[in-house]
Amino acid sequence: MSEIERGRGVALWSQIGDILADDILKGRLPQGQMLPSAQELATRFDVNRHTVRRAMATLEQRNLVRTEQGRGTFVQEQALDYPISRRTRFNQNMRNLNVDTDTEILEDARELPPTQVAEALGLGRNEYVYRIETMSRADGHIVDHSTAYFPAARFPGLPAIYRRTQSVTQTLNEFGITDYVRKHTRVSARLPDAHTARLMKQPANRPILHVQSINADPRGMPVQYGITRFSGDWVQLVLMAGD
Amino acid sequence: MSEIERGRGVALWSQIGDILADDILKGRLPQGQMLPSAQELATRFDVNRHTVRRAMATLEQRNLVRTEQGRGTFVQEQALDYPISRRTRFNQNMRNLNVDTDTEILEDARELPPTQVAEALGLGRNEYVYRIETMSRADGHIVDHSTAYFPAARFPGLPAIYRRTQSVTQTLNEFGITDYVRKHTRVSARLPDAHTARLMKQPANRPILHVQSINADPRGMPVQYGITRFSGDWVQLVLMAGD
DNA sequence: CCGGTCTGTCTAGATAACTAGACATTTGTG
DNA sequence: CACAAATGTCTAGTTATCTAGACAGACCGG
Repeated sequence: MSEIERGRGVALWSQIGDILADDILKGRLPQGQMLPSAQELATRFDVNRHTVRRAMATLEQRNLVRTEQGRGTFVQEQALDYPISRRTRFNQNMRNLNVDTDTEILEDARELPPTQVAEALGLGRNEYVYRIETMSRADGHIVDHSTAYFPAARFPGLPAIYRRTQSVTQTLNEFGITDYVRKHTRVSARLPDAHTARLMKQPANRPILHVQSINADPRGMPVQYGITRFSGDWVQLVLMAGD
Repeated sequence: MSEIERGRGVALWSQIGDILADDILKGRLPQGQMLPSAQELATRFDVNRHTVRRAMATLEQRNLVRTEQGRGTFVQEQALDYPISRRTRFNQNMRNLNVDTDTEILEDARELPPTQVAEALGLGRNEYVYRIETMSRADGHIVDHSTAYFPAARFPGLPAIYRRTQSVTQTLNEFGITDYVRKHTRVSARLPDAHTARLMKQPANRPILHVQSINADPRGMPVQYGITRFSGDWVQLVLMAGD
């Protein structure tokens, strides 16, 4: 059973609210079902009934439950308020991360000074980069949110081509790069920043898979640096041996 | 700039700590760089200096910053890159990184019916497996908590050997397996279960890297199925192209 | 070595979060 | 109707969090 912790910097009512919200959103508490009574939950979490009530208030606010005096509190049935996590598997070869997805371009590509990405792309101080932000869906569910950087000097006019082709492979191909390889990939588990959480419509306390990658041309020259943030609930990266 | 919010159920020091931790982990504050002074941060977040100090204390606890009296607070340099390739060996990885490893066997290996792992190891219903639970430290910090399964019929008496050698590579070697390769690796971001969180001494809301792997002998026969839970703060998986 | 700028450590008080208990109101059931 | 079980609403007191201020100790540059 889930536990709560005192003095951790998160109010008890907030922790209890999160646990119950999670139970509801993950489907462990079916729609329409009556929750345990406030007194019962207070006993279970070893907390005062008022604290439970405060948690309930937030759930009611979020339209996750509905309370009826004298009867009880019930899981609010809802069609499409929050995406219920159905836990799909999204198997994709690491090398093909950027292709074959239903992508939406969030921001028109901009030319920027290469601050932190300079090193990754092997660029000097005053060489500019293009940045492209995208978001991909599968089955209508948001799967990832990516930021890709390209050296602007080497690929003049890249954004227009990318907008037309919607594919990294295609775009690079038009610049004569018929092959490129994943130079390396860094994977870490993180909590999303506020911006990403909002974009991906997921709570700030649900982890994401944060993938940094560098693609290089056959001569080993980096051609793309990217950051992809996968929904931790929806995605499992599958790393195949060999390929 | 990131904002904090009062009365949201999360203590101000906790929110400030999260923001700064994020800045550090995402690289917006470069390693070794001095943070703004406590007074400066207090002004920026519109909060008392003591509140900032409390946030700093948690960052120091997590070893993300280092404070030096009279000088300032600095981003602690670290990043334990963990290379994963077809030939991944934990002990060797760590030796290459020049850190003090220390693996502790949590549970004496047991012979178990192969419930969920049967398929992964290509076993039938009534073939037993050994399970070994370990926890590894590097430089005194908990790095991972692993569960490894081996087919018992093929490796009789394996636990004793493992206990002596403390190394998967060595142990398999004594059974005549001089080489093995990573057949596949699954990586996902998760919140730790209660047991893992307690073992790894990390809060339940800090994500971990959950890695499932299968190692196979040169003929492709699975010899080990493992689940490794890496501390998200300390470990970055680095996937190498090629090998 | 002196003054400015940091962190470290106290004390005291204000505000938010939590507890404890009492009692009212609504609902379903025997 | 009487009763049990639920939510709703008070009051009062405790604990955690945050604020305010003062001062000590370490560091650095002039």
